[in-house]
Amino acid sequence: MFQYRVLSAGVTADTLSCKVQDISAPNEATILALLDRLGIDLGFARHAVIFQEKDQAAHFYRLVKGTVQLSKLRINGRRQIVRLVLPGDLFGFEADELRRLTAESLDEAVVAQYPTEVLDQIGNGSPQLHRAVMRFLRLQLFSTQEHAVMLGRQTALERVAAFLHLLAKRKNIKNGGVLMLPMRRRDFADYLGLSVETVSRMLTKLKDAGLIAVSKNHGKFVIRDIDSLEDVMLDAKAYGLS
Amino acid sequence: MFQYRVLSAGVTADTLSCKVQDISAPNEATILALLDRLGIDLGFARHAVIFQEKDQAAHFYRLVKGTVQLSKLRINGRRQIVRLVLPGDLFGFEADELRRLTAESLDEAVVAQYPTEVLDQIGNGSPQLHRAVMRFLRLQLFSTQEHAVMLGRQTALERVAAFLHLLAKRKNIKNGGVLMLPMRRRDFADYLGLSVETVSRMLTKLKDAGLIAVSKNHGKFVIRDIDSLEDVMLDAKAYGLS
DNA sequence: CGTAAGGTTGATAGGATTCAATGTACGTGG
DNA sequence: CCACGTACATTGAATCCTATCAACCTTACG
Repeated sequence: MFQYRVLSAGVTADTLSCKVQDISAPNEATILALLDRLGIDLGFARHAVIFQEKDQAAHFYRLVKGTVQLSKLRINGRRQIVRLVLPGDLFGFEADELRRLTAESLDEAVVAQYPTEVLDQIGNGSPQLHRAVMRFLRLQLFSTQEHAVMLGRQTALERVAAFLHLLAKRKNIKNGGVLMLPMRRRDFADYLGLSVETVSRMLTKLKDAGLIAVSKNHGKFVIRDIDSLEDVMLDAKAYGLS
Repeated sequence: MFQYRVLSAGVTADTLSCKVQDISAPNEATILALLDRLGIDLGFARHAVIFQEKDQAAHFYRLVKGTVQLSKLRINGRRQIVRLVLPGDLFGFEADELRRLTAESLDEAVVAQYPTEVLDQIGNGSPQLHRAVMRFLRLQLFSTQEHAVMLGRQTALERVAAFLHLLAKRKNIKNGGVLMLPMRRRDFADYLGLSVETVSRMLTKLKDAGLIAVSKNHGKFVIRDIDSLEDVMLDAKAYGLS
């Protein structure tokens, strides 16, 4: 459908190794070294489905460029996004045989695809690689737990602040910097467990308080005061906003 | 404090291998075979702290008997339980060097303790073990994601129903069977992201609808209609309860 | 039997959703 | 190039759900 092959010329060892620098955690160079040889690069247009719940899971992926979200759809139509995948992240090997999540691109994305067997090969290979993958899974688990705490115990304003804070930190954005976020309000809301309207209201609240600026042009936020953003995220009431 | 050593006589290979049967997923016999030789059994009284946030993480654990909860405490005092550990489950190796969670026993619990180095040894050993641990982590990740969906997108009644349903399934309880749950309402609430009062109200709602019976004796629930419990969990409104 | 800890129930308030209307950017075709 | 339509965002008003506060009840236990 939207899927197309990328000329492998565009994305190769060079591009990858430069990407490796600005990645938060998961990617040990050791994994990449192995993966570089085995992957196929795929390109996806905006809002394309990379895989879906119930699909057979024969591959896992590494995001090379763009943004991808992993979500779950409930029978009554409600959706929860459980993870935001940023460049350099691995994704798509959380399932057994069948996918339990849906992966969609938020913008134009390039994704490296690997057969799941590679994971087993990693195990057979050096224990270093083994430890790297385990570490990645543990970090993944930890951040999902943090997400759960947010969904269970934070107010709407705290969630929005926490989300912006998280991304600003991960992308290493300082005060005055611009946070590019290709998500629509719908995705925003589904990640935070809120309605679009509430997200909108909380964003204007943060804007009015001078902590962020929202660009007319969708998907751009200016981080004005990241420390206050953190204060709000920890306890909106104590900060004086609610 | 509450912690005391258990005479290893009480809990040995026999007890373990019989436990292995009724466990959902994590425990491949292969892991256990290795672990049996390396662990130390510890006993904990009710509501004892096994480890705490910020503690140094030198060990991981397998629950032999009892129930353990893993939680996170926010600065404003709000708590979210992120996982309920049942007999046979591994826990306590999600952290790097410092604990990111607090582990507490809910009832009298026996826990096998292993040095974290064992994990690395597993990697050096057979790839079978390696795959088993990875599988465990992936399943863990999956169930945390499910938990996140619940916290983000389900109503109070749906959460309570889902929780009872989950445990009934895991402990293989049929209609008429008794679900033993040593949790207090406070823990119940903190797992579901609700207040104690709301949990209480939802339980009476389920009781009035005839789906469960709540024993006077704390911590005992009779599952009356597990299928309806599932219906409520999926969509309380559609089922006619709200 | 009396006290303490935990659970239930009621009344009220508050926060988030829902429904509805308006606003704004963007792309298409006249 | 402007008009118009579509998609998405914002704002307002009303409703609903859950939390909070408070009282009362139950169970466990000395």
